[in-house]
Amino acid sequence: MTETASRPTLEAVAARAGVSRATASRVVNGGDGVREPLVERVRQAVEELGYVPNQAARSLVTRRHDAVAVVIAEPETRVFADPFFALQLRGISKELTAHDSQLVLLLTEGRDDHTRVGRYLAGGHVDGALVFSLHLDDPLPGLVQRAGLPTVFGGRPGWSDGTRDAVYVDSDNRGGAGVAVRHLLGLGRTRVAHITGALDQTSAVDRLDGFREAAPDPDPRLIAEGDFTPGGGERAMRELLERRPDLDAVFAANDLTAAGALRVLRECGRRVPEDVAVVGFDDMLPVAEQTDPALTTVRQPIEEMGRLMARLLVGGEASSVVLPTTLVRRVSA
Amino acid sequence: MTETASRPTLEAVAARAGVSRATASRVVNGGDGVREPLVERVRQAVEELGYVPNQAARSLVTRRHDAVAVVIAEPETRVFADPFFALQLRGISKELTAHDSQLVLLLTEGRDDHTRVGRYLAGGHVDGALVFSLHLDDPLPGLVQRAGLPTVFGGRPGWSDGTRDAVYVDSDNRGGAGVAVRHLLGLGRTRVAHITGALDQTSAVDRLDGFREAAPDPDPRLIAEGDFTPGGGERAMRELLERRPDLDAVFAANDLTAAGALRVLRECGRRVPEDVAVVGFDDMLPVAEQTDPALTTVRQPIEEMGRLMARLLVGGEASSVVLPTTLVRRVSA
DNA sequence: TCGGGCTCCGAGAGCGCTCTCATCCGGTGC
DNA sequence: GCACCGGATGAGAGCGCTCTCGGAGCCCGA
Repeated sequence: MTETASRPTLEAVAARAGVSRATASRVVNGGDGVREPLVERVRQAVEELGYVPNQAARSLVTRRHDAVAVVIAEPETRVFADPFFALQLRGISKELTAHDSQLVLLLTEGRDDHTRVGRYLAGGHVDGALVFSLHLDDPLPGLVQRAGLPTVFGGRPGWSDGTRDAVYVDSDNRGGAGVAVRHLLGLGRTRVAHITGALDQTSAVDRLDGFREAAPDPDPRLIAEGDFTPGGGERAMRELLERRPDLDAVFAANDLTAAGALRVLRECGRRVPEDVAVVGFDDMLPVAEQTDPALTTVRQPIEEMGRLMARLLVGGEASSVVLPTTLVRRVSA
Repeated sequence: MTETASRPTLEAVAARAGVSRATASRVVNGGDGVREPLVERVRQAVEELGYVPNQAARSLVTRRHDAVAVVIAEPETRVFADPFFALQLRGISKELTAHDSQLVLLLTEGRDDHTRVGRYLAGGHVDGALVFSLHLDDPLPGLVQRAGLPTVFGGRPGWSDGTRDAVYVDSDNRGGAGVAVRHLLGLGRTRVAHITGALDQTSAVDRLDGFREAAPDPDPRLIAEGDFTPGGGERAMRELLERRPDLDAVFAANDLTAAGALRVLRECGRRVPEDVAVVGFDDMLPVAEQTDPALTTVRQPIEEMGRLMARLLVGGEASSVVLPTTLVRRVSA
């Protein structure tokens, strides 16, 4: 799988255009300070020979790579069950493309992969890293920071070693949760329950905090732990119905969880939204629009988050951003 | 976003170990032909200095990159609505990791992106390419082949210019469709309908062919065009019910389509599977297991396909592979 | 006419690595 | 004891590019 065809070099282009390698290089890199006739000759030579610069040689001297790593820690299969990352990737890709940067994807599973990723990042292949750190105790953030690369995190990283001043992009999980709860209160509900996400992730913790802050009834029996999956939503919903059969609203940590909850509610004969109002989180379209009834949910701008992460990284910004969320009203609440 | 910290070079390692650069290089690359005491000294120097080889310099001379491009043509948003690519990526990533290769992700949207991708591939950044060509008229396959890179396609590419002898990995769409239809026949159904996928994709065409081959009733009114989305499934299902209200089974081109169809069937008061049996395709777990009733479907080994693509590419194999599908029986048929 | 400042171009030195080749060494066979 | 051989090591030549720097040419004012 070695490259065979020997590509034309700058030298060849220069020769054909009758100029020096230096001039050819200048033209290839924008052509400033080269007079028009020469520019034209070089351009033509490039065209004729089908010259494409050798990136390795270029990187060797410029120490730039025009590439950033996207690190996705993915211990569970779950990650791919929702299109969350895919959407973020898309945003990232768009932004990087606009900056002529490439996207190197590093998926990790398990601890040994971490050292591999650490080595790669330290190896100077990329100009920066975008890291999705899913878990509170994840060693990845620390590892990456130690590699000394500019880094932007997707979602607030947990407070492990040295990530305190990390740059990250997150959505306003806490605020969004508050909006969801207040919306339910506005509908006259008073016994609002919450199904959490996987609590080893900051997003789940923040949403829980937001819920607690806004919830009218602090009864801990109104909170059940989920894991961001439909199955988890089902289990938690059953638990809640058993503990507090009088509940009249549920705020689920994400749309998939809400979908599970809806199924259980229907199964138990509770009408949505009449008996129990349900609000999700994410506004994952293929999910939220397809549930029965269609899901009222807190939208976070997922693709935009990806785009922003990339922009912060290549722009060399130094501050985190928390994007606002909005409530999308459908039928379920 | 330029890299600042100046990393130690091989030269430095050699100096510290008291050997020549050549010997240091030998040790770093496996240590063959170097006597034990020296190997040890070099290893230690590497350790102490935290030396990591500069990949750009290495590529410059070896002309290898230990990286492959994954090209995903994604004109529609749809692609990310199902976890199909995510799963394939996962398989690819695993295999590449095992071969110490990196994964460079190129997402394209629209025609201008194609030239960008073509340039990149021709630019000699990667050792090969894995290409997902979604559409029959896609210029991408031809473009890639012209770049002269070893390439493996995900899914049978359409017969455009020069892709006739392309290497690809696909699942047995035609055969799988046949199995689905025969399963329905085995249940005593005689008026089996089909909702196709987006017919500009070979997978949809092949499934349709398989259906036609096995279907008991060749009435064209039993075939409605979908687009692999739940919405498309709904539309097509309504169409079918109107045209042939007597239908007693539906084979949907994928699980998402089936999910849409199920919704319409329920809405129209048809019981599944009693009145109408439904079979999907993919065995996309979060979808197939969560439908009501749970979906009987044709499973294709998605992650395995990704893995295999990567293996064919790095292994330099020359032949395409079509993986078998299996029927997964649940409730809907 | 001449010097000074400009702009434009080319020569050449590296970036950090690999790999060929010459060198050197100890051991062997005669 | 000597030529020989083979394995271990080092010297050095690039890989293809960028970028500094000096020189060449030009236009201007004096």
